[in-house]
Amino acid sequence: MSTKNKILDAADVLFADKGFNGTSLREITSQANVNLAAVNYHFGSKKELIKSVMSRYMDELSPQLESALLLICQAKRKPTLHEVFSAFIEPLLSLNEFKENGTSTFLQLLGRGYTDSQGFLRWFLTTQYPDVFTNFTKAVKKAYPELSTEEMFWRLHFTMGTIVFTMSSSEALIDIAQNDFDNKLDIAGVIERVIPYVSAGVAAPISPL
Amino acid sequence: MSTKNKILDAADVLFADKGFNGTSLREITSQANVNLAAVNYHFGSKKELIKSVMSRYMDELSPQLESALLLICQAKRKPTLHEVFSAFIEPLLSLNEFKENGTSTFLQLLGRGYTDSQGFLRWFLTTQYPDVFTNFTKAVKKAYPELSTEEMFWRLHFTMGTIVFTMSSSEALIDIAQNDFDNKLDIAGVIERVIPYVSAGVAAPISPL
DNA sequence: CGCTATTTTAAACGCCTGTTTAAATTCACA
DNA sequence: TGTGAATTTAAACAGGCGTTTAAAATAGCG
Repeated sequence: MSTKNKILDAADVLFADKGFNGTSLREITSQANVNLAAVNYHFGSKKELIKSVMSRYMDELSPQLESALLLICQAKRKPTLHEVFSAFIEPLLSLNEFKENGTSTFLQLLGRGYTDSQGFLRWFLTTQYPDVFTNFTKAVKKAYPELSTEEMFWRLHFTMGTIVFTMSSSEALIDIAQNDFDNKLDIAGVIERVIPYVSAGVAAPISPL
Repeated sequence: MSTKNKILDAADVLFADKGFNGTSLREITSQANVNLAAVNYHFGSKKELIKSVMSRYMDELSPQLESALLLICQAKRKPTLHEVFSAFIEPLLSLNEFKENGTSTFLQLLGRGYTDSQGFLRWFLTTQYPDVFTNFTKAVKKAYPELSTEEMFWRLHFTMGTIVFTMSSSEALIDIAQNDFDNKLDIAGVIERVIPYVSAGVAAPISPL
């Protein structure tokens, strides 16, 4: 395997586990059995390495999400919110073929990106992959047209928070759940449980304020 | 004002803004106009300072939450989930009297604690303030007794994610919302909007799986 | 093979981190 | 006012950080 990919794989796992700021290049390179300077040689800087780690996922995910959401938008029938959110399941789980535990790692990274690094990753994603957001918004609007744009803005961000936050600590939560309920559960199981939740949240009746 | 409090106030703001790992003791002490060594003199270590910052909020909040939730648990009438979640509003907003923008700072810190520092803060809160969790669980169970303990476990963590994540980026979100919809909104407004969302999420019908 | 370009390597750079030290200062109380 | 304790201070500590450098090793190709 190439040095570049060895670095990406090691960084991927470590970033997800300890955050971007919390992971040093020395940890990454020693985990990857690679010289320290290799990161700067192949990627230029730590910041560019972070972007590369995220891009590897987004380039795989983005077209799949786009086609799944477009299918909903172009259908004649009015979709349910449950269907809209379910459109994410298959593309997300497909990351596991592309890399072991790819789904959870990606969602963990997403969570890191929101809290670490003061929002530079949010900027990176919304500017580099804007279609995902616009298609998703369209699909939700089709499923729940009575929702005002502003109300939808908030509810989608609530949803983003639910997903990202849950997944970024999914490992710990699954551990707790397994101890307390000895119920075998994996990342797909968590997704199965979170979708009814966010669907109901977005579908909540409009409060009169 | 005492050196100890000057440090706590400065740390409070900086931790919320840049995270625990992202804030150095030198930033804190220079912001507080205090000698660098004062942190280790008064608190012992950075980790203990973090605990002190959180305790200051929790000691104020915990008894208020306890009595509000107990009121619901001991009432004869079955509460709605909306009422259960609303029990948090007043105690949280009361933090603003105790400190300017205390509500948002506290929730930001909570969000930081979940993602920074690999869960040591979660351990600290659940062991030091367990009553909040148990009372909350009881109240929810009273409002929605059909929900299994396991299902509730997950939905409460989803809710925690929604709240914490939203609030930890509430400043940025309020900015965006104000630009896009020129609708004046503050932290209380965000809370008003998130409660119907999480209520509906927790109240979602139990999926057959 | 020999040469060029690519990649790897060890070492050092300057800077920042949390913590500790010991001296200087301030404070409280007899 | 004098004395001992509490606090503040400047300085240094050891160690980690991302990045850079220049030499060494490797690879691809005429």
